[in-house]
Amino acid sequence: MPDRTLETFFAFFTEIGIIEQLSRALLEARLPHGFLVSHFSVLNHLIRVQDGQTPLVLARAFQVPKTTMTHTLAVLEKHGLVEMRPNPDDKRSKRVWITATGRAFRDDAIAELLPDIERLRHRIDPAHLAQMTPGLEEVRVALDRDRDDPAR
Amino acid sequence: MPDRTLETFFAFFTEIGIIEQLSRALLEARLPHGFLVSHFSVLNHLIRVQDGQTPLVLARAFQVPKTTMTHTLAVLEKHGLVEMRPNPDDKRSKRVWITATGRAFRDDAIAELLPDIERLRHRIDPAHLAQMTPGLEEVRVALDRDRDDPAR
DNA sequence: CATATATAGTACGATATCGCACCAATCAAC
DNA sequence: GTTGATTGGTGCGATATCGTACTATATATG
Repeated sequence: MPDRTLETFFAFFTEIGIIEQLSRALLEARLPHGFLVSHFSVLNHLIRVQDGQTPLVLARAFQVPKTTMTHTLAVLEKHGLVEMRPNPDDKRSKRVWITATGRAFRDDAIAELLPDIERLRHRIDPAHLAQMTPGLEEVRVALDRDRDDPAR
Repeated sequence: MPDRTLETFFAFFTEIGIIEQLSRALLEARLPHGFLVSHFSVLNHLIRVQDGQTPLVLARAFQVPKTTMTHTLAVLEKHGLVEMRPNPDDKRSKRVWITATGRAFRDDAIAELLPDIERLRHRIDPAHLAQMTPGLEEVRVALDRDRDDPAR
């Protein structure tokens, strides 16, 4: 491996980690008291990707143990933000559906972020972000594929 | 605010969040059993930025409550990876120093990542990462400044 | 179809993270 | 200097996250 490859990867992921921490704090500050980014993220995923998925599929998507997802979904269900229905194709499993309340919760959270975005757009050029996003997408897809099949 | 600004920010930070989850899982899998990325990150920060900082400064750097940092540092100290010494300038506070063992722990963890990097460099062009990193740095710095002084 | 193995989900205990309340030291105002 | 407000750190209880072990169902093998 060329000498600088490790440093290159490490520097990249260090920046990713710090930005994630800072942006997570921004979002969490806007969520209703008691809710965490983990709750929001699951709702967002159910909308962004697809609802009706099983808890295990969600756990894999978020790289968390299935016990963690069981717990997160239980909280969301307790608040009526998702519905768990039996999976007719497999009696062991369930399917997770986002409710109208859940959609509203997610949309409200995003709306609450508007003042932050309004402030940040003076410091960070949106065009700059838009320019970087496809590159990040490629990295995300590559990491996803690597996780699914580390051998290849 | 132009219509697409919110979407642009949201898409960017969504990718950041997913990449962070995936890379965190890669690192955590290589850490000695029982250690988490939070432990590694503090050690890395003490080396990357500077050691001898106070727990509160570290807590702010990581955007975590000071109680969390107290706990993390206690674990690191219990394992001899950091040393807490009184701060002569302020008798309320302490200063955190990384030990030789702590440096070795961090270096070992990075070395353990080499097989992952070797695998990933076939999926992700290091030059591509290197090209994006300065842009990410700018975003990180902007978020940092915003946190320190949201008004300006 | 009987049995072995694999998979989906949960129960439970351990550690991590967090918010609140508190103490000690420092700083600010006078 | 005295007093009030602020700051650095910790104790404690609540929730989050995680690993291990378990049950129920599904799949594979003969």
